[in-house]
Amino acid sequence: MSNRTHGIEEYLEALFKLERGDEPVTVKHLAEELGVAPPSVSEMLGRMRAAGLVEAPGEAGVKLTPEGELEGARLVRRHRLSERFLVDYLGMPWDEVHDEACKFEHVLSPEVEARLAEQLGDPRTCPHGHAIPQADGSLAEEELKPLSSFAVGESGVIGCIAEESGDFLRYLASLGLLPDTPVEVESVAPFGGPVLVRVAGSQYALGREVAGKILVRT
Amino acid sequence: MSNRTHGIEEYLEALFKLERGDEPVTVKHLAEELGVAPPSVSEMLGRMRAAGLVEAPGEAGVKLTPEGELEGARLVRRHRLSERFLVDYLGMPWDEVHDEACKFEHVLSPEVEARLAEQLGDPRTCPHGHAIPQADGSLAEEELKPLSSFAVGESGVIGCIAEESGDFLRYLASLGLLPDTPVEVESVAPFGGPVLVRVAGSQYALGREVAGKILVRT
DNA sequence: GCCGATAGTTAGGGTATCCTAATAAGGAGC
DNA sequence: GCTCCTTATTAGGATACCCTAACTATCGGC
Repeated sequence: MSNRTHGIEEYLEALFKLERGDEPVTVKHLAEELGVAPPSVSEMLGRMRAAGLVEAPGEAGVKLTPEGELEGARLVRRHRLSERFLVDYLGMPWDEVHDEACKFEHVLSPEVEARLAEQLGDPRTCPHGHAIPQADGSLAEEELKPLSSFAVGESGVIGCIAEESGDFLRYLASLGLLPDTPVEVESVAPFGGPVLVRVAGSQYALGREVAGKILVRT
Repeated sequence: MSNRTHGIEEYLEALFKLERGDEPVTVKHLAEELGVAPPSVSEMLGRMRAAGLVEAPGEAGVKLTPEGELEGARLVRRHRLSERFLVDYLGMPWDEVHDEACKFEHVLSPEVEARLAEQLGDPRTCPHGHAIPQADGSLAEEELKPLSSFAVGESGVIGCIAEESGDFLRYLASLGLLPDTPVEVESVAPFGGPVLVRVAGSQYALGREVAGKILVRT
């Protein structure tokens, strides 16, 4: 009965990630995340409800069942392990691995997943700093604040980058804004203007959009 | 226009392998190899002809175009590299890797393929002894004879195993009949009876079927 | 020179996924 | 309280696969 098609897996993963955001998950969000039209999402959610992966429609937006939750976590785990593999073993640049890992996550059997994790030394995070769920689906949530919310003088260490686009990641890397790097906000322009940050002795002005994607540990 | 669906890739790979056999490739062979019904094959071949991957129907059975040939070779390359990776890096047993690799071959981008090959030291063969096509699609053909065709007293070194079933591979491994192992035929029973072989000091009786799947370098 | 076996194709359906266009249902502003 | 905007769903259709059943065509044997 385990009908996990490729399509269903993509929805499971997207749902798992969106549910960890602040807002309730809507059909529209999902459609955008997956790059499909809203009716396609409605239809698929119907199938997933029938399969016991998504809760019956209620108040708080679309929600995975515990079973769906576990499968979503496993998919995210496989995705992030794959990213680590691509960077650590194959030496690929961190800005190229997301799309590759999107394909890998669907073909790793539990056995391969386990061996890969072991071989990589059971990494805790992906190359972009996101925590890797454990094999049992549990995910260590960390307290992170977007750099855009920092006051002048506040500082911290970059935790993760909440954006996958290669261009964006290359830009950050060119400024040295990588996970585990200390940053300090030196000034904040008013009216949504740029944020001035100090990184490894250099100073850069970042747009609010950009700063919002940089999540920092304080 | 590069519409290489998952389905098309499976057909390309199967065709590439069947074309290297002795007989002209028929719709029926393909259907058996892929585990689908003959009409499904006819239909797909129509699509592949439209895409310029398969030659227009002619005398000598189904044939790939040069383009299809190249893509088939690349797929086989990715499959066999994946097998090597699963055995060499992840330490999986050789009898389990075929099915896993069937999934991997569809998700390796040219870049990942290249890095993987390099990281593995550009292996020449898969764990079952089959040659790995080069990145340009060329494949070093080796002169191999099935063990079943050997006369009494003839000997050689196992080249490859022409069968992927886990049970079969486990059986061979239990006898030490692995690629690069020297073997000698000590007697051949008449009327399709067993073949007596000597391997590393031990003697085993193999059915003709089994011996036919063991291809030997002389 | 016809007859049955075999191989291939046509016809007619089914499922999973996608789409666009049209409709329904909810809430925000006047 | 009505209107409009947003969101979700329904309706209708497309595509890439798969299937079974029925038909055609070819080829060896007598």
